[in-house]
Amino acid sequence: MRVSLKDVAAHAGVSIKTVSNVVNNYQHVTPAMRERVQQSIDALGYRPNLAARHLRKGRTGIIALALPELGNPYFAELAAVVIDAAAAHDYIVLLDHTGGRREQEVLVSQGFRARVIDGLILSPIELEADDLRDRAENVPLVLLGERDYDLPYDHIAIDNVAAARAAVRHLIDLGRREVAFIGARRGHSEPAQLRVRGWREELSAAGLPADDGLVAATDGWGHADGAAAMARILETGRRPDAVFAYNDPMAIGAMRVLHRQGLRVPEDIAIVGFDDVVEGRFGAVTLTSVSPDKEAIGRLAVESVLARLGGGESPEPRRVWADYHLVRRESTLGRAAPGGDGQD
Amino acid sequence: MRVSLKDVAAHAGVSIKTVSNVVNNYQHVTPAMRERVQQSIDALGYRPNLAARHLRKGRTGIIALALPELGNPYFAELAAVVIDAAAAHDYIVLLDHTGGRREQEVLVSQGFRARVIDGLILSPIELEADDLRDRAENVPLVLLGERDYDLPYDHIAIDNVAAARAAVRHLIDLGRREVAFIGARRGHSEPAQLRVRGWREELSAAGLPADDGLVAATDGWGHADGAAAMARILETGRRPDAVFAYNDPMAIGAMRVLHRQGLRVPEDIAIVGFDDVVEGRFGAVTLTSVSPDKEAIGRLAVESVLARLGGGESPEPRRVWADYHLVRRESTLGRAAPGGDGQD
DNA sequence: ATGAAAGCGCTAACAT
DNA sequence: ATGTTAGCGCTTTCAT
Repeated sequence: MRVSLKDVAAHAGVSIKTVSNVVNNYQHVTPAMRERVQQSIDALGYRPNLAARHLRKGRTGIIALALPELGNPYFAELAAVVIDAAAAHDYIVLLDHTGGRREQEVLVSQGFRARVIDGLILSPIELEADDLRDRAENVPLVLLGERDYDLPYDHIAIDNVAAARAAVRHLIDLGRREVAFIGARRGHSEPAQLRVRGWREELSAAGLPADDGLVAATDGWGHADGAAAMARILETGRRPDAVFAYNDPMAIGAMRVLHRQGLRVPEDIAIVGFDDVVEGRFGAVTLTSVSPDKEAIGRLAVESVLARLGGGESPEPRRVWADYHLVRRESTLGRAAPGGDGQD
Repeated sequence: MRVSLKDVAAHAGVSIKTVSNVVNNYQHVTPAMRERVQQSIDALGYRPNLAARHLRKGRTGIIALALPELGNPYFAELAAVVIDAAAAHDYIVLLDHTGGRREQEVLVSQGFRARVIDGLILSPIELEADDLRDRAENVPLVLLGERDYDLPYDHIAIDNVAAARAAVRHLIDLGRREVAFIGARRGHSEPAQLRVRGWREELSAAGLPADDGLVAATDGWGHADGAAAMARILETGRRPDAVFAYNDPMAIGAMRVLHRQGLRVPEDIAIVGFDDVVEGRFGAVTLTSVSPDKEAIGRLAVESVLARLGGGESPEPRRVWADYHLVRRESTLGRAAPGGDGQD
């Protein structure tokens, strides 16, 4: 069987409490005693039983991270950041994915998928504010991403409207006059709404068209969805001179279709993506993209969750804005772009 | 505070045991009683405390998955499969990453990163057999991936030597005569050894060169490493007519360099990757790749771990071979390849 | 500075 | 079919 505190206490000829004191680095232990107990611990190979500790303290040392899908490299990279940030606080990460489906997101938010956690970081897509309003679960919840909720939860995100405007502004500055948007999502909810809004605002401000014929809705947010959306726009006979995509995989899927149809990027059509995934730096044409500060987002999310475990006074729910910047590459600048070997 | 069994029992006017019986779907409970207790459960919003259950039963319902890096889409996609496979057995997944560094892999295998788990699935890169030989930890361990260990643990993998041979065979069949290998890893350990061996065997069998000048070692396995390796080979003045890369990101990085240098794929140099990540289907030139059956690998890994929790007789350690196949695309076949819109 | 004992919430053995 | 109780291993008062 496993070695328990009791076994160590018997072996060292002291009480359970003393062993516990040593294990937990309690202050008032004489060096001699500490030494003696440590020897028994080593001799028996004692390892604390976390389940017992958790039961006693009401903490598990686990936070859950629920993302739409790992297949999207943005989320995979974000997960890596969260794992490291959590580890810095001696926390480990339970990972779940929702497929961006409302039903799964509700289940996760209510704690039905994982009930052993101290806190939850959730990046929702279809989830509605009402789904969270009557949340019975009392583990702290931190929201991530571009949905805009008016709810008493911490929310970490970049300013998606401003970021989208910056992307479109870049295209306009390059002389583009007809900018399509790829990736408005089909269905009731509208996860891409902030980016669509930014796109529309910037075009309108410049006196350029932002009609529905320039917006392609999709079912998902993968390469194939971007390719299909691009193909659909071209089928209508419309020939925009630029495309702003909801994310990088969609932008890359769109570039594939343009390439097949003999259209040149950026000469015929310039493209901007969103998320700055590694893949975008290594295509035949590297991808200009909005680059959110993933590092900060993941770190802030972890810190926000853990801050609410303090017990006492919960701070006011905060909206935290993470940084972002636009990385200019060949899909808008052509071969004049820097970083030709993907090393930017 | 949280609602406990005791609270529910008091509310329903029954004993703790009866509530427990209802919660655990115990057989011998009258429908009337079940109904009554369930009402109290709902009324109070009772949720079982897993820490307590864990302490009592010695099970957590959590398995850990430790991967080299999430940034590699192969591993991200595999993680998704494992999460789903675990969910099918009411298990949830704790995710960790090792960076492929031996030190981290040892820590994980010894359970120092997460001690609340029922089982562990580990995909090692630098880990040596000796590191596992004196493993004190007693939670079941299942190994994943291409290293070849002679150890009493279940190991799920595809036949990497045969898969590499099939990839090189394909290149030879297309008339290529000088096939480079990109991605042999620097350092003591040799995680790519099986793929290098397959490459060497197939070339030798065909009477073609397989000298060291055709092998490019790298420090990592990302796009940038593949690009750097390709650039280094070209700098030597050597002009292979084909490249077999350790994985898809490296292959894509290599293609970027060839493109920059004005070399055409596949006309001048054909390329085969490994892992069949989504990204490979959407480049300007789609990537021929060895496609392991990720679905099977993830599912088998979960089933293997859980099979060892049965308690009683542990089955003999097994080597399980998952399926794979070679997907032929433009990077070897040119524009004649099928699936021009990435939909294969 | 160290010891004794209660109890976290649950399950399982035993009793009724 | 339901109730009683011990105890999983630990932390935490409260004593000494």
